[in-house]
Amino acid sequence: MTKAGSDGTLRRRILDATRHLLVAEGYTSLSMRKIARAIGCSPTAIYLYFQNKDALVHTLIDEGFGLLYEELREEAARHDDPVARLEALWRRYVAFGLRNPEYYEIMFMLHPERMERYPPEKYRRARRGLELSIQTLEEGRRMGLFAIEDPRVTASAAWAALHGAVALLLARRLDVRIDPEAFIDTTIRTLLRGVLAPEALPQMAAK
Amino acid sequence: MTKAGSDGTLRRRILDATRHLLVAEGYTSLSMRKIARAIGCSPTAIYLYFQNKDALVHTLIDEGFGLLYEELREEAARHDDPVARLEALWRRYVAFGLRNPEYYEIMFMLHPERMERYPPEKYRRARRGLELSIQTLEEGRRMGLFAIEDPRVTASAAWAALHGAVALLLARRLDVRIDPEAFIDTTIRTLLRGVLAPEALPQMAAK
DNA sequence: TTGCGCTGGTTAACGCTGTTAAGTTAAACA
DNA sequence: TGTTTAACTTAACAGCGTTAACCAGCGCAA
Repeated sequence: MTKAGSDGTLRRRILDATRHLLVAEGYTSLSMRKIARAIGCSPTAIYLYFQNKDALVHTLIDEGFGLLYEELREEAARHDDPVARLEALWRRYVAFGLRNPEYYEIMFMLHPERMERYPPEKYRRARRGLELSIQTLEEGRRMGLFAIEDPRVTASAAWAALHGAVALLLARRLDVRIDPEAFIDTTIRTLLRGVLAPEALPQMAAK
Repeated sequence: MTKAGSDGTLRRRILDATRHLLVAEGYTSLSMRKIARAIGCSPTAIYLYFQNKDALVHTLIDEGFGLLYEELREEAARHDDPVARLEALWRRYVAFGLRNPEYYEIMFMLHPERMERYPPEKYRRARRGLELSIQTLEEGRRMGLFAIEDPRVTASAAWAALHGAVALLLARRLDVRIDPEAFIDTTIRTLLRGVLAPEALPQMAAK
């Protein structure tokens, strides 16, 4: 008999069940016992495929980074103009976060002490998304479109800003009087104005 | 015999011990039993003064918001020029977060589902800090210094951006090749350029 | 055909968690 | 002196991540 009772390897079923539980009940209520119950195996069976709970979640984090990178890469390929590409990347990042709150939470919102266990080597993979922004900023700067110093620093600052916006929205801590769409728009337009060269600025304001 | 064995009410000693444990070991490892052990009482004694663990933490969150607001209010009073005041408020916010990571974590980084239990009425108090930014933006806009639409939305967007920066730094997820100071500086200068009116812009770049 | 070893699980247990119910001690007061 | 009450403790429940020990069934060599 092959691995796992019903369909697919038990490993795959564990990952699927974990993702579903994450969507349904959030990270804090995720437990090994619940996962096991959901797929009808004993809690300890999970340890045959994952070293511990962290390793299991890290595997899902990897999946999440893969999805995000694919979206960003596809978006980047669609725009030649660095300014348009940068804005598109930023909007896509926010959209991804809001569309995949469960992935986003484990990818970016886990507490520091937990995240330290995430292998640094995997961070490099996670940073590929940022590279797209860095390259775009670099390219635009050479064309005189952006007034920035270090593209890497600017890209990180912008990414952090977007993360703040997504985190605020996901936590539902935005003032109820504020329209989320207007909030996202203001965030992105402010950042864009912040990096655009003065001579490239009026063109954007006209939009 | 009065409340609490040694000095101060037991309630006060619980709060102090919790804050110290938070500093020393972080939120995730905080437990009622540890708090009790630290002050030499039984775990259940805490429930005489706080409804549950959440209520205990919420009390500390309140303390944190009080501290933050005091710092921001003092900072705001020091600057007449709206542009200088805005920048000072933003820098002070980041500095507070980095100087009080344990407060910051429970104030702004707890998971959504936990934060929902935080009474909405207390959020209003927490928002007082944001009001300082809103007023400054409003005032500066009347003087033609800021090119913004809704001060409330812009203030929220900027705050979210700063939160993203602080969260990134506290989680130590910033690329090691990037100097934290440069990162903060870029974040704040980008935001400032993003809200400044074009005619007020060169004045800043000269700084 | 018998018996060994491996694969893929299981059950039982440890020490931890937040929280509740019931019990206890000592002071305050009629 | 007897009773009430405030302040706290002990014992327990259910759930948590994780480990150690065990066991069923299969492939395969003797």
